[in-house]
Amino acid sequence: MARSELGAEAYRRLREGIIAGRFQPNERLVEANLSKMLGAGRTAVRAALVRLDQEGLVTREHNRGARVRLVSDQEALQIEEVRAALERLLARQAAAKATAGDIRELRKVLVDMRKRCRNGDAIGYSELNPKFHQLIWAAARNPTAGGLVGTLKSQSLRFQYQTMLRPGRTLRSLREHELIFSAIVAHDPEAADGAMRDHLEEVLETLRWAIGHKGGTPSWLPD
Amino acid sequence: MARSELGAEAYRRLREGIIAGRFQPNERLVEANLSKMLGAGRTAVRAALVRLDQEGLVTREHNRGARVRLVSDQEALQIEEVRAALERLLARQAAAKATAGDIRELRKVLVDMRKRCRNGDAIGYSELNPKFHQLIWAAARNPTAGGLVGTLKSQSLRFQYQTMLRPGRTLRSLREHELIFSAIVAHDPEAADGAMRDHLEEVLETLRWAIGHKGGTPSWLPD
DNA sequence: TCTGCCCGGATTGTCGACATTATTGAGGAT
DNA sequence: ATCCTCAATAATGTCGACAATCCGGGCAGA
Repeated sequence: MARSELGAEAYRRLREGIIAGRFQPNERLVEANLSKMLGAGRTAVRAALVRLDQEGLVTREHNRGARVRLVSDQEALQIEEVRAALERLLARQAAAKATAGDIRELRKVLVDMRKRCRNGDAIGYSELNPKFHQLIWAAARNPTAGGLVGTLKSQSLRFQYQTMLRPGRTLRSLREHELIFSAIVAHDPEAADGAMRDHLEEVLETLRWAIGHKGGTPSWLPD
Repeated sequence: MARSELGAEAYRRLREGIIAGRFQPNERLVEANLSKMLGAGRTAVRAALVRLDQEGLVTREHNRGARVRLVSDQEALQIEEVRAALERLLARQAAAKATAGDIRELRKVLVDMRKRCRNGDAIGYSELNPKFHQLIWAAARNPTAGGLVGTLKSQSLRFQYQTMLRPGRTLRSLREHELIFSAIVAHDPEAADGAMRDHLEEVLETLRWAIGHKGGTPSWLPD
């Protein structure tokens, strides 16, 4: 029966709703409302909120309920810095452990990226971007680091929705991805580390700039 | 009344019990038992278990309850690798942002470490070790990364209890700590990064060796 | 003896109700 | 008009009970 996964279902739906932006940042998440909305008991909703709190997607204050976590600019920068450090590690390990299958998958995504970049399809390109990185995480075979970057990414996903593609940036991004790919193919961990560092340093620099001159919404680049 | 923090209290006590090793790895954590043991209702225990699951201290299977998570050698290695990457980032940021007060605190711990090292008090030295690192985390002013290394450390703490001080290693460890400290004092992020890398690479190498020749309990060095 | 089925105990998943606590707004005193 | 008190309201924290599920032992049949 569906009851066997009611709690997990509530968690998934709530999480998805938050990430998709269906709840405003700092919006109160009243357990009774969510209970009716999700069709699950208050206990299940509560458990979901606890999990999401540990994940950093909501904040809970004692006797004051839960709200959608609002990540400040500073926090967003910290998150990206951590994510960069972890992705460097993952790139390094991917270069060391990647199998022929991993490389084949990566190549497939990369040729798609090339195609869309050539066609000027910046949106399609940025949609392919996470796929590429996820393949690297998979190739690294380090679930610990992989899970962490996953949660970090979900925390900062709200920002990515206001992504702005700077003209010409997408071509450079493609070059950077190709460098990372080359290093992994060559099984050269050091080179993969460096390439990923350069790639993400670009993003970080832009984000730092956007925060410094914080003019309204911090719009930044895709990885 | 104490009831206002009963859930948090249950969580803390349970967590502390697991970290301290009062529960065997892979031991079943029956909610009813813990409920009586901790004097809290089953709901609170449940919430605590959910949090600990997200933290990686226990594993929960649907309809099969919770157990103390057993971290395999491989996972322990992965955890340490991730921790190393994060500590490098924190050392770098600490070097960039450390205040005079931060440095004073660090120096205080370091002179204590020198003293105990000179007296051959290896145990006292290894007790001071976490303090040193925690001060670096504080100086970096990056709660995101700081929290993560905290949870990672708690996951691998079980191993640290079986810590073995290799003779002569403690002196070298002291040297490495002094290098890190120097870099932070000089506000040289690059040097701090490198010093922390060298410091933790030592630990990682030893751990890899211990796992490769896994003779019984993997005993390894303190950071 | 071995295999497969079934049943009973044990444990988790879920729910609604009650106690506790924060918040809000009205009303009165200065 | 401003501030304080305090009661009404809304939401959370907590609990015990019931249903669903899993695990192990016993039993029939080959």
